[in-house]
Amino acid sequence: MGATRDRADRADRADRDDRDGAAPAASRAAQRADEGAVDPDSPEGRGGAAAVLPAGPPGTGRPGLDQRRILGAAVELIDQGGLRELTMRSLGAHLGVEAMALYRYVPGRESLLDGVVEVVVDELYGDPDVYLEPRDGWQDYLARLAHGLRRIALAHPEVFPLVATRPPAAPWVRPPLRSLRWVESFLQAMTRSGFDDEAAVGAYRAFSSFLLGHLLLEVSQRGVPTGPLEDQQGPPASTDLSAYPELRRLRPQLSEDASAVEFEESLENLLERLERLLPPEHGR
Amino acid sequence: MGATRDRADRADRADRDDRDGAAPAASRAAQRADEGAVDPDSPEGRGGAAAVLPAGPPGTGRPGLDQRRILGAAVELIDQGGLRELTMRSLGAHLGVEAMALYRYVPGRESLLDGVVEVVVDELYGDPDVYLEPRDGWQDYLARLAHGLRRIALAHPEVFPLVATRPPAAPWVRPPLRSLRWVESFLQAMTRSGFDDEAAVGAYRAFSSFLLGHLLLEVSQRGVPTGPLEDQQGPPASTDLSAYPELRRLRPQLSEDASAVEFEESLENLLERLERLLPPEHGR
DNA sequence: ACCTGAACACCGTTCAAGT
DNA sequence: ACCTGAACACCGTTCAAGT
Repeated sequence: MGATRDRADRADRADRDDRDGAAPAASRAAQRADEGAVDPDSPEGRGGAAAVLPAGPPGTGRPGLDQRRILGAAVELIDQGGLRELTMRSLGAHLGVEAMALYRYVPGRESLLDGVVEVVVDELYGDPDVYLEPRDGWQDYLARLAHGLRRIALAHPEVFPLVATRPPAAPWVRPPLRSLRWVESFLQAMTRSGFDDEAAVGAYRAFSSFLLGHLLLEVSQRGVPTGPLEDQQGPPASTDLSAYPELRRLRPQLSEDASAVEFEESLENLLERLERLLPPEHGR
Repeated sequence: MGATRDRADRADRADRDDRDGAAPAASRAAQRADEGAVDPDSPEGRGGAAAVLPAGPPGTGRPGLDQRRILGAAVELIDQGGLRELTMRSLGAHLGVEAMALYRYVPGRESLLDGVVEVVVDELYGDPDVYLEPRDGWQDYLARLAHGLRRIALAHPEVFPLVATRPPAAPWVRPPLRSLRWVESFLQAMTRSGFDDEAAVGAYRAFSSFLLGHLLLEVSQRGVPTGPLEDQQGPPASTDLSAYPELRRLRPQLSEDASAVEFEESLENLLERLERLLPPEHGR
């Protein structure tokens, strides 16, 4: 059970990230993209933003417009002000350009949002804790993947609903993984570990559903009125719970943010459940 | 284990609903609302659309504008054409009125969407399979709740992303339940069954996360290109999977829609997991 | 090759005016 | 009391024109 200890370590790291503001996380992401951490020469370039968006002209120095720069700015704007603030015009202004200039690099707002989702999910490639071949067994690999996606969700809480709800391009790329390469990597890890086809696919589905539910819930919990220490004037000013005795009684527990430990526990439970799908000779 | 049989029966029913078009489901929902199935005189009227939206004038016969009629029409429009099609102007036109007339009954588009979410989730009150007091134990109750929500999600696939992602009003109403009354009912069922406070709250969180993940995934799977039997011209025309051998090999399994049985299995697993939270004297 | 001005169709929303 | 016309500010998007 050495893998369990590792998972706990990574949980700690995720918790530290919890208290990051969105801004530093965003700039860290932008930095990664600038460093080319997105691994440009991977299988056919598919999986990069170029898969969704047409190619756009090659990079022309720094201040020149650029598809990567546009998508990065879009992520920044959403991180700061939510999806509502992201407008073709505001995005142009943010880049020192008129809105119409963007249409040279992006077919329209919808594709822009697809690109935003792709860029954010692709941050997984830049996560050194995730982006290495499955070594210490599938459980360790899945746990690293899950924590990586959780860090992304917490770093971009305003983007994650997009990651969760944009209609997937095909039935075999499900949110929140949403990447052919990661799905391939996931399936390889499972089949190589002894899962048969059906079990591998089932594991992929269970994993996706677990992450989607947990992360969306966690992200939606942030930004709710009774947050840290906002306007504390008069009585809690919250809704009248007099008709709901159980709710009123359990309100403190319900308001607690237990998402971090719950994530660990549910993940652990999922991994145990998946282990039971292994044919007997592969038990660890 | 008698409850397991009941759950399987309800699963059959959900499967029948699976193949409904969106339109009949929508009209069935509207019918329910017209019949006043939303239970008007419940604790303080809270939980009804009036909780989110200001009261609006009392009902004035049929063709007169009305908050309930507006929300129902909005749900219909989203069911038919997706969120994009729902516009204050199109909604007005659908009701035979100019857009500006709506502002007498609805503060704005955002509140309208809140009301849409509320109306759809409140269909649970009209589901005779769900809306009865916990009788046959908490497992049966939770299973009925889960299946009821699944039916709602499948009946309104275009609305469900809203149910999943609209920021909740308080930390103790989580998607997809989103209703003080149902949360109260949930917590009562659990504590009365012997769960202590912490376990009841944990169960509520696990239940929410499970439903959110599963239903959102299932709903997003619908409306994906490789659906039933759309334009079948030339080769599958799908993305080039040559660089992803495992994906290509498992594509048939990945495209299968196993959501119904997976829902049952995961639900079963969740219930078993929750049972372990019971103090020993309450084991069934 | 790259960006912009001007324009179009369409939004949400306000408010004085109609009946 | 209830609805509408007209208007405003702001969208996404197109395209001919500028440099």
